[in-house]
Amino acid sequence: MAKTLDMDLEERVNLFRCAMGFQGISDCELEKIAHEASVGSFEPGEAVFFEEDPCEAFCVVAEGLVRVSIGSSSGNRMTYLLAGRGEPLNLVGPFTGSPRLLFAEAVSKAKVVFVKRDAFLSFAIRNPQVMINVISILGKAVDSANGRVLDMWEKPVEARLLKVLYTLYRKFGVTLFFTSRELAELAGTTPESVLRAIGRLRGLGIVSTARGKLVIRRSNLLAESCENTLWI
Amino acid sequence: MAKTLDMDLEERVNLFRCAMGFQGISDCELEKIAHEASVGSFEPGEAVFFEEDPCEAFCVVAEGLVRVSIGSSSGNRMTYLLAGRGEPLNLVGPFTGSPRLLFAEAVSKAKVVFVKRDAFLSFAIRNPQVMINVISILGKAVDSANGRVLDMWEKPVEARLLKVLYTLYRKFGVTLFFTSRELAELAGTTPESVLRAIGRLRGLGIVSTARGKLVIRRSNLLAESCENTLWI
DNA sequence: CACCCAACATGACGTGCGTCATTGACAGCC
DNA sequence: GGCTGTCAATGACGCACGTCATGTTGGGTG
Repeated sequence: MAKTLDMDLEERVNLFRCAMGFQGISDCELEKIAHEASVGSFEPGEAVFFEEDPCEAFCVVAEGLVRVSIGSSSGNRMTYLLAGRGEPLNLVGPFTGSPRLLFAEAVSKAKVVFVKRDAFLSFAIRNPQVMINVISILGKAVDSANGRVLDMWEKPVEARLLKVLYTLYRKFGVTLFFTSRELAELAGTTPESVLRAIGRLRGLGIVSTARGKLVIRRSNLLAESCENTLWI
Repeated sequence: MAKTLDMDLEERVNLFRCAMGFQGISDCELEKIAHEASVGSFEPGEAVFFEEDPCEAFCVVAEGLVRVSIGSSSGNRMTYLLAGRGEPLNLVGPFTGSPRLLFAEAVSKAKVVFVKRDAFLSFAIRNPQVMINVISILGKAVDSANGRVLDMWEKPVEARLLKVLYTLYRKFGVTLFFTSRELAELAGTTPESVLRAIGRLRGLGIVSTARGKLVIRRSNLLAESCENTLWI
């Protein structure tokens, strides 16, 4: 971690109030957990945690964007989660303590809030609603992952890319700052195939591109071609 | 459901005692939940619940085998879970109540134990350990699904099939009663490709086959070619 | 027994896309 | 300014595998 820095208690409470998984928790409890939290700052490309790391703290993104990915033995990486403000990086680890095969790194300059495992655990047990929320979120993650398996099975690259673009559009708006490599790691394909597909979409006037940047021109066409979005 | 039938309270307690997700629960609590449970019997091919069904009860398999699968709009089905005795069919539904895109059907003659949603929910809130267990199981399910996405991405059909066979071997032993179609729905491919791959494995003396049946001859070779198993 | 359907088995064909290679453009850096 | 590394873009090639088609076998049913 680059450096530990201060963050107003008030500000931390605000973060937890809007954080995913903390709906329905009383202000009093939010303050307690915010009191236990510490904050870290990360430069682009810097790792927040590594695969095989035992989980020692619950992590929520306060600022910036953090990418959580899973790698294979043959060197491919698949992006599992793009976490922005209020999104937790590890929902399971704090409960089990055991490592997951996930790797988290800052995409942009990011601030991450940490709550030590035992503090988070006793907070969760005091507030069963937190655990119910976590279970609900994990359910969505399982469904999304199963959907991705089906997509890899039967959908051609272009359809998978459309779904990725539609998902990113819903999350970040019309201007997307992703390289072909990053899109490939979301769609489960190669940068070349992404570029070819984007070339076709550009020909149809659906997107326009620049170095490291992609602008959605016809979001309605994306929506039509996707029955659902990914959960990332 | 074919018919509701009786099951000894003692027997139900025994089921819950060894059921996945119920580790660390006191006998007293196990008895309470067993008291609330009812039992259904299902013929091979009969549905336990449908996709889009709102979840009304927590379900555990008591006897037989139940297949949980997810289907795509183009008609493909992927097997998500093969649940035997003590394995729950729906871990998320009882907490959220909302439907998941899952379909459950008996493979062999099966008995399934049901606990109504509200009874299960209050049981879980009384016993936070249950929720922690559920979160831990869901974590494994997410990891497994992510691993399957990676496998679909970069592994050829034969490697995926080997992983399926190894997983089934670990769960059911050397003699497997599955058709090529069922294996295809586990490996994410077509029955033809499964048959071709099995043909090669038979040539190598790794498996031998008969109609609807497959025997693992060299399980050590399977183990060597797989670094991990699926979670199904 | 005859009949039928499901599963097994195998060949032929076409193609999507992964791999490799080349070129050009833009950004950062000394 | 020139150098270097990363990304975009596109062509050529090959193969894994999905699709279709055909024939065989085994099990269940009346």
